Amino acid sequence: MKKMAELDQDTETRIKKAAEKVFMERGYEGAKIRDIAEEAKVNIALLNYYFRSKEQLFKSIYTETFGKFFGQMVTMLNEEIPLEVKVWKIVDQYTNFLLANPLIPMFVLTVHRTGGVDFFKDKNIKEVIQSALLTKQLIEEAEKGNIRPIKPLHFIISVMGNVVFPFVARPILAYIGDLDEAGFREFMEERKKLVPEMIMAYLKQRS
Amino acid sequence: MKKMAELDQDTETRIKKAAEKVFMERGYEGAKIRDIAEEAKVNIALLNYYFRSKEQLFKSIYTETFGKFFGQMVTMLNEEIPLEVKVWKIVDQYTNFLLANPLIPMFVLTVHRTGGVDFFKDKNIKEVIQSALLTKQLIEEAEKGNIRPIKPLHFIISVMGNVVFPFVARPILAYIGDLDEAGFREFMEERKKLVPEMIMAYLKQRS
DNA sequence: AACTGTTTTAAACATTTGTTTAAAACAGTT
DNA sequence: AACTGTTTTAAACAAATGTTTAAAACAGTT
Repeated sequence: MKKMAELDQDTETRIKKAAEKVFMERGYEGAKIRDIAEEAKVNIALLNYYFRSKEQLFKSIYTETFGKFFGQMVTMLNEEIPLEVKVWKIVDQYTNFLLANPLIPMFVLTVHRTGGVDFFKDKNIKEVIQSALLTKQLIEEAEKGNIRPIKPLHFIISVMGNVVFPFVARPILAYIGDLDEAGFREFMEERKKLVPEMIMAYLKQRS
Repeated sequence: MKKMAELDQDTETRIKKAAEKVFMERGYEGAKIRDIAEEAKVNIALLNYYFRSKEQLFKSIYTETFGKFFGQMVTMLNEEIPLEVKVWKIVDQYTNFLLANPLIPMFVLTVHRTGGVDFFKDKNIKEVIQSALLTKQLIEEAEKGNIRPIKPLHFIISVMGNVVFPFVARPILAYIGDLDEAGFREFMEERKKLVPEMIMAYLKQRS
C-alpha cells in the first residue's frame, strides 16, 4: 500500500504510455489490448488490474489528451496581448505543440467522428471559447476600424484549419510533396510565417 | 448469368451502399460486417458471396471514394481560367461537394492515419498534382508581379485546410458554435466568400 | 520464519467477428 | 415437368479479443 506509489506507478505509467502510443496510431477499435500489453512489456491481465477495462484505459488517455489539445489553445486565446501579436503567437506555439505531438489531432478528431461520443461535453469548452478574450478583441478592433469584422468561429477555424490540417493529412501531404520527417518540419516552419500573414492580410484588407 | 446484371446489381449495390455508410461512419475496424448486412437487409454470407472478404469490400469502396475526393480537386486545378477565378471556383465547388459528401474527408484521412496503407500510391497523384496547371499559374503570376510568390503545396494545403477542416472537425465545431445541420451549412456558405478573400488578400498583398 | 497485502503470471472463458459450408429457393431453358 | 446455373439462407467454424480466475511471486512487517 506504500510502495504502490513507487512500483505501481512504474508499470502503470508504462501501460499508459504504451496505450497512448497504440491508441493514437490505430484508434480505439484498431488498438488491441494484446498489442498494448506487448508494447508495455506487461501481462495482459495487468491492463485490467490497473484500469478496469479497455474502455476506461482509453478514457483516461483521451481525457488527458483532450485537455492538452484544447488547453493550449484556450490559454492562448485569452492572453492579454495585441491581436496581431496574438495571431503570430498562436500559430507559432500551436505549431510547435503539434510538431511535438503530431498524432493528437487525428486521435481527438476520430473520437468524435460522428459526434456520438459524449465525454467531452461535460467540460465547459463551449463557454470557455465563446467568452475568450479573443472574441472581445475581434469585436473591438473591428469597431475601431482596424480590422474588418469577422465571426470568432471563422477566425478560429481558419487558424486551426491552416495549422492542424497538415497534421491530419500528413501522410498524403508527405507523399504528394515528397517530404520526409525533416521536410515536413520545414514545411510547417514556413507556415508559421505564411499563416499569420494570410490571416492578417485578410483582416487588414480594406473592404 | 444474364439476370446477374439485373437482380445481382440490386443486392450488390445495396450492400455497397450499406457498406459505404457503415465504413464512413465507423472506419474499417469499427465497421462490423453484421452491421453492414443488417443495414443492407441482407444475409451476412452474401457479403462474402459478392465481395470476397471484408477487406475487398472496403477496398472497392475506398477506391471509388478516393477517386471522387481527388478527382474533383485535380480537375479544378487544371481548368483553363484565371487564377483568381479559379480560387473562387475551387472553394465554391469543393464546398458543395463536401456538403453533399460530408463524411468523405474523415474516411479518406483515417485510412492513411499512420501512412502504412499503400493502396493509393499506385495512382500517380503525385505527378498529376505537381504538374497541374495551377502550378504554372502561380509561378507566372508571381513573375509578372501580380501576386507574391507561394509554393503550390502551401497554396493547396491552405485551401484544403480552410475548406476540408470544418468537415473533419464538424462534431466539435457544431458543439462549440451551437450549430445544427442548417447552421453548419450556413457556416460553410459564409466560408465560400471568406476563404477566397483570405487567400487572395494574401497573394495580392504588397510585401 | 510466518504473515499480510500487493503485484504479476499463465491459463481459461465467453463473446465477437470474419468466413465457410451445405442445402434450399429461385429463375430461366429445354 | 425436369434441368441448370444463380442467388439466398441458416448454421457452423475458427480465430481474435476483452475479461476473469486462481495461483504464484514479491516485498515489507511482525
